[in-house]
Amino acid sequence: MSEIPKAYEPQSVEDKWYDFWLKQGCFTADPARVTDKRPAYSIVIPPPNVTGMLHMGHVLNNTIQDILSRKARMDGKEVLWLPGTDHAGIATQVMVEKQLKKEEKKSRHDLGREEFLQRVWAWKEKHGNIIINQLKKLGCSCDWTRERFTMDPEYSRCVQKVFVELYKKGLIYRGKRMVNWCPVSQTALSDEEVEMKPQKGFMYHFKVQVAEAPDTWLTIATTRPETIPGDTAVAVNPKDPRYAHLIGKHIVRPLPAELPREQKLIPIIGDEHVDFEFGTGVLKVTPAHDKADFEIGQRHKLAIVEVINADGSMNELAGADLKGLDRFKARKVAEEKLAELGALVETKPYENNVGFSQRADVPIEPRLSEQWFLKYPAVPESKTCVAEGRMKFHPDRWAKVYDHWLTNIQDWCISRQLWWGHRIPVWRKRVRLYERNWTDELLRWGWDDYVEQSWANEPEPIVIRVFRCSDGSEVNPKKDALMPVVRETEGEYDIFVCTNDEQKGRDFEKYGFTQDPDVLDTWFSSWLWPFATMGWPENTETLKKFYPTTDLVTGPDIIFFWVARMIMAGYEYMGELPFQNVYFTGIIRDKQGRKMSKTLGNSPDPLVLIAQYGADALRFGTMRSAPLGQDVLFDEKDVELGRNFCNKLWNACRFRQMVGSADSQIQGEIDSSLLTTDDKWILLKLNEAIREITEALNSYNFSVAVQALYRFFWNEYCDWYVEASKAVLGSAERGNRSAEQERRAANTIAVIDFVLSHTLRLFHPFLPFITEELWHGMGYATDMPENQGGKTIMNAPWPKPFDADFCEAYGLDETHLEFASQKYEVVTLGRNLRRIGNIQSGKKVKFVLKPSREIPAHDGEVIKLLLNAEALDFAEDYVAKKGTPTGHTPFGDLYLPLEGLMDVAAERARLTKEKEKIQIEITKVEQKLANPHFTQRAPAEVLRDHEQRLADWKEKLAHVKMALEALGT
RNA sequence: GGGCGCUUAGCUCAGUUGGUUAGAGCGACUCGUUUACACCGAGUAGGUCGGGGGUUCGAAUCCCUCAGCGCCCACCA
Repeated sequence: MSEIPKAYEPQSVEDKWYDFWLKQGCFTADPARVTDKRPAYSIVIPPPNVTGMLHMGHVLNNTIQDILSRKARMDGKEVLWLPGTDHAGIATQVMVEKQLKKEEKKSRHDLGREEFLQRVWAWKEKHGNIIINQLKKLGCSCDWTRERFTMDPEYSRCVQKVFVELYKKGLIYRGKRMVNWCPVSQTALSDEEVEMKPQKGFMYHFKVQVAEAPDTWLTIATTRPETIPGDTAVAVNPKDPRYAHLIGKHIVRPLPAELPREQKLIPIIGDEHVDFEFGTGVLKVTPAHDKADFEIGQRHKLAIVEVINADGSMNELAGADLKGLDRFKARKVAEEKLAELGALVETKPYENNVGFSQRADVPIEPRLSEQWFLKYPAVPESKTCVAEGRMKFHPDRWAKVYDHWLTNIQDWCISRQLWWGHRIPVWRKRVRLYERNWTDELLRWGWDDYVEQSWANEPEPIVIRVFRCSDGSEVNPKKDALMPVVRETEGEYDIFVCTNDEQKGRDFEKYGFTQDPDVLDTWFSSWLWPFATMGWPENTETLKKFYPTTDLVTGPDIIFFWVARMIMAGYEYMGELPFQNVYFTGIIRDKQGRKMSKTLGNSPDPLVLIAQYGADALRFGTMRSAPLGQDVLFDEKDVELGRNFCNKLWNACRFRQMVGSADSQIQGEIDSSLLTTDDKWILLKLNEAIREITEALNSYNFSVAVQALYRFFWNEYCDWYVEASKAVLGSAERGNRSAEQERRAANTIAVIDFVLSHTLRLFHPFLPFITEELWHGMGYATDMPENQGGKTIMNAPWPKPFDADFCEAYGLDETHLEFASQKYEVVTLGRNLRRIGNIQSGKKVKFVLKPSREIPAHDGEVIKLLLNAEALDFAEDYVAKKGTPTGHTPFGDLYLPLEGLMDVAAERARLTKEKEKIQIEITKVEQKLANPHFTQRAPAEVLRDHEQRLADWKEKLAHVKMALEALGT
């Protein structure tokens, strides 16, 4: 490291060390190495979408995981950070469909399922690695040998297995239900994928005639007049005196206009759900297109009339006027139609919450459709683990949010009408059966094998379910029956069989069964992530040693999607919690507090930032501004700060190389007899920093840790210690030092090496690249055993606070902190005097100190150097000329004698201001001490403090008064 | 409609169980190229801790209340 560049150049350094780490297998976790003395530490990455590009959210999230992983390695743990990607059903499919449309003007249906899926796989092969490589650029120390993808064959088998098991338990069922339908993606969504947004729209009031009482008209309020043709009742609250008497009568539905009156009669029903304060107190009921209305419909056995198609357009039942129109267009036309009919009473602007498809950003259409649902397994532990502290949330307020969701949990719609994903392992055949025993029927199909072997013998029975097609009801006598015996005389039935055995699936197809075309919700695979990535259901070594994982780092936006479900799956399948701690990051926003988005263009590309400032700088800047659990207002300035910081670190090491011996050998042991007060001070400060940073990391306060590092290194080490050390190092030209000076210089360098080698280790989790470069460049690696930092700083032990023996050996006790800070106080005062005297920073001047205590020669040298003074004279009986700038310090009075350069008026103003400040403080303390309530009730300690304070203030006041007098008139 | 969080210097935030003169970084301003670093150094200015009330010898800190901002949950047509 003889020719060290003046500024740190990250690019080549980063690639060099990342390659080194990979080649040396530094990130690879070995379960065999886990012992009592070497405990396991594990994290599974929240798998980014294969379609993904690294954004600032990833940077925040993965930097935290990397810090945790690297710190754990330095703590001597066997670390597994397990990476991978998520197939992200909708997002990926939509992306490939778009590309197909753009490049070949084809839809996925033009290609067919097989061909389309091949295209998606091809796309995945080509682009799926992008985000992985980006994570590598950031320095993530993931065990890439274990990289997983949620559609890997082994992973898919886990998903199928879980599905089949839940199916067997009866927790997965098929049902015709109201679901959240996205008309753009044309698939069902789970409740979690729906986002409520306030929408400006209109409230339409229209009137309808009561058929049995032609003079009576009811006014109905609605935001969706286009659904009127689907209305099959009008509901009022039975307790509502205005309308209760009309229950049982009918109204004439105005639309579709062309229908004869008798076909438009719908009943007035009474239902408690109707709020008579709201609107007009009369509710139109559209069971096919509204969740609440559907439930009313169920209660009153109303007909369900669908008027909207899957793509959001109106169908023929909506009437000639609306048919074929988009639902929003239809809304306007329906309004016009009502107006034409004279039914429209008024239209007024109205704002309400509308559910939006998170993915496609269009309003959800509540739609009745057949889907697969999961009733979550009842796992009591998942409810109690957080409340009872077995699993910790950071910050812990998320525990309440989690708990609330769990208590209001709804069944999960897990089927998606997509092609990209895990296909549902269920086959169906529609049959007509007459008085036939099911067993006979199946035997007739030649399924003897299954009947004889599989069905009769655990553990791989195939569950058969039979549903009546007319109403969808299940007709198995017992859910658990493997050999359902159903004797029905006629009707159509759907037989469902569920298996994760591919061979059996193919066999079913031979007998006319077809596999369900739908795929599973992506999250139905993600919720298995912590153990499916570790080889489950085999009881692998990895699983044995690394499950449950230690920490999970994720955004609070997926607490329900992912975290909560993983907890349930963890308990259900592993019988144990999936992770011990969950750290919820904040959301990254721009510096104005807006969410980052592509449309706003306020989302910086992390790779551009890395190219510009370096990965360490990006990590440092991000972590510095990310307090625990709060949103992060990102500002490129922070990355710049990170770069500056790396540069400071670089140059501090460069300084060490320049003052050290030419062969840049690291110095030997510290000789405690030669330690200066500055040496002791910085060692004590280092000790403080070690405590503080370790404590902050243990409590996940990353920004606190970074700020402590910043303060320690920049202020305490560079600004004070390094500058002070020049008094020893620069006392003579190098090579021209006396033997004594040489010994002292060598000892100072030994202290510098001690501090730097500790500092680099404290920085390593945050700044992996530059610390590795300097660790080797400074020669600290050669000093360590191979597996303790000799090979890489990654495995160097994390610094521990000094023990009592160490402190005693080096004479480190708190009194040195005070002495050195008093010395630095003299320096600060001296620098102030320079300003008062209008002395330019560069100019050498003479200072005089009237000492109030003995000041060792070394410390006098340091003060002189830090003041950039020509000389620092000690004079017990110094009498200053009038107008000499002066100030009082614990070391005595400091003077800056000069000739007529001082701005006397300015100095008088300064001193007067200070005097006033002191007097205010004295008054405050005196008043307090004069208050008998205070003196009687305050603890003795506090009382003593106040008395001491008063004495200190009075002394200061005396000195300021003297200084003012010395200024003359 | 419920629940949670936030409000401290121009900006972003610290401030432990109440107890010295409420801190830091950035920004602003002044001075400075003294061979580690101008991606730097030295220094200066800037706050009645959102408003009001209470508890206490003592409140940025605890309690009540009001206001503003943000997030989550909820079937008000």
